[in-house]
Amino acid sequence: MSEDKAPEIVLALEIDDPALADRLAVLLGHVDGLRLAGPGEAAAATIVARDPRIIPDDIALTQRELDVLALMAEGASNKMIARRLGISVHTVKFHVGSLLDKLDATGRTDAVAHAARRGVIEL
Amino acid sequence: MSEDKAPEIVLALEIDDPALADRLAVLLGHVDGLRLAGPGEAAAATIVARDPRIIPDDIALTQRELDVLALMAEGASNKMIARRLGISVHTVKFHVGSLLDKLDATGRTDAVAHAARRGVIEL
DNA sequence: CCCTGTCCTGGCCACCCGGCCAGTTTCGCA
DNA sequence: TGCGAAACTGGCCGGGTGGCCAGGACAGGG
Repeated sequence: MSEDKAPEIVLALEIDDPALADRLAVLLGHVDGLRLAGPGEAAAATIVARDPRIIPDDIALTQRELDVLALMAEGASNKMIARRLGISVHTVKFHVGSLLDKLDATGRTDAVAHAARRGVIEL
Repeated sequence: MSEDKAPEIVLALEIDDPALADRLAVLLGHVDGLRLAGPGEAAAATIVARDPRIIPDDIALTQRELDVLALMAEGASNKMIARRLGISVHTVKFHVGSLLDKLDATGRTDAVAHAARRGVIEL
């Protein structure tokens, strides 16, 4: 393989948080094969991070509910979720019920759609 | 759990080009202080690269399938979809079956998630 | 003309889902 | 120390879901 082809990946940064932007710039600056884009330069990919303060969209979901929600978004059935998390199907259904209630959804499909719309999960 | 002064930065990848995604994953995997997000995990930042040439990844869906898909994304049951479209529940299930097949999904929730990921529908 | 694709409908059936009831433990907070 | 929240488990059951079978109507292209 020839290394002279396109060894460098150009990355652009669109980070609201200055501290995060700085840390990322420092970390990525050491990586061979990576380069940060200059002003106006076209990049192969862009690192984006919205300011957390702009997204106060926190529906109060517990950690376990987030686990279940993530697996639901993967299309997993209650049985699969139970197996993956090492808990019983009943417990999964319990968490799903809480999710439906908190997300104001009528079913698991609706719950995933609502969560994605509100930015709780990333599809 | 060890509590370091500088916590890991969780990065998510949204790269259309598999080759680019792979190179980035390999490069970033070796960086101290960086970690790639798992499925559905909230990330501090997201690396985005949308390849316009790959976006026309039009899965050949018929108009009726798009109708059903849109209502599925609203969380509607087969019965509701049937009533809304003025067709029978059996026909809805037929279209849902085609959707599951074309979208390579295991269920209606997975189908909606896949469709949203591929940009077929907008949540 | 026939053949293909889309759309539509019906029945049957195993399984899954969501809601209801009940209980346990652990943990943090007032 | 009591009390609530979170996590977990069980049974039960009506209705929803998805896979399978079958069929018909209708338009467009070889």
